[in-house]
Amino acid sequence: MPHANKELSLSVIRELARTYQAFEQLSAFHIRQMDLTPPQFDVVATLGNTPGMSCKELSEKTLITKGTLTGVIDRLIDKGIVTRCTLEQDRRSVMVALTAQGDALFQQVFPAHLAFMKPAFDLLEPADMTELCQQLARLRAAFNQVLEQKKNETE
Amino acid sequence: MPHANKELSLSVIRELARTYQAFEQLSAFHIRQMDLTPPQFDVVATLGNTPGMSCKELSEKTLITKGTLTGVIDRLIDKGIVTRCTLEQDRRSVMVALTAQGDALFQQVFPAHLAFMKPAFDLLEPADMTELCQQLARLRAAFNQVLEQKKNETE
DNA sequence: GTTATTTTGTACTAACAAGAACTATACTGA
DNA sequence: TCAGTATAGTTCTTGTTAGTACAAAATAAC
Repeated sequence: MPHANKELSLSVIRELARTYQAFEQLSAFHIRQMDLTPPQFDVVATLGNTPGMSCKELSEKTLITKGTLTGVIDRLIDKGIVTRCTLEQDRRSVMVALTAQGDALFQQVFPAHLAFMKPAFDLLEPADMTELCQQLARLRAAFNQVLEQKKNETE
Repeated sequence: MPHANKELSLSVIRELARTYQAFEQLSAFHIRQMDLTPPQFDVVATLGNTPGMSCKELSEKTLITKGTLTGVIDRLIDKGIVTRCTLEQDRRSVMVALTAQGDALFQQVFPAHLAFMKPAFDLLEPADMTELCQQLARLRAAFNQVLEQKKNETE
């Protein structure tokens, strides 16, 4: 097992945070121009080209906690972008889906957002991006592994 | 200039977001046990071992916007961890610094947090971490460059 | 030397975030 | 069957976030 260098660990944390924030800033800049918030865009993008899904499923895909999701969906309903309908087979569940207007919005804003972000990725080599994905996946696995372990210790 | 692959770009975004969230979860899990919130910890860690600094400087180092910082500092003052005092030479500025109690807290929680996170980094090779930092820096530079460009186009 | 501009921080709003408590529904095992 | 448990969503609280508008102070311009 490698011996972790304190400075190096801090560098990784710093770079990860700053890079993520830079992405958020760039992404949010465009999303706001489309009169959506980042979580709202996330929901619309996740529901796009699907018949709809439960809050639970939506929460897992968007990483938005269920409590927050209630409010985000409320606001999207106010805008006429999504609908809620209860399922017959399990009346605890709620099916959330895009309205016709929401689908039209998705067809417009999703490609637009990809096109907006594209210039940033054009600055990078595909091989580097593949490498980066693998490194990030490893780091994420390490975080998740330690989190599980710590949670179990606490119980 | 390389030709960006749509799928690859989406993978990078997804990995970046998920890895950052995994880090946040692990980090926040410990920070909450110490009766702080992540931004509050960030401020305490930044002020530690310094004579204090202005809100502006603190904002730049923590990446917390100045509007948010006002509230975070208010709550830290309520807890007796930091103080605000106006500078004589520039009365627009406010100097924020740790109190004696705040410094004691810093001396305790900062090493504790590093120790808490260490096992995750022990799972990685130092060479990989160095590589990752470089890749992230490149990606961040690309995001920032495009953001500046888009902002100028909008004006 | 007064006016114009910039800088620094705060006040306010709408939205998001995590967690805990709560309601309603569904499942499970004796 | 029915008590106990688990699951799905909502509600509530506290705190963070970005953005805008604002007040006070400092700097620049003339």
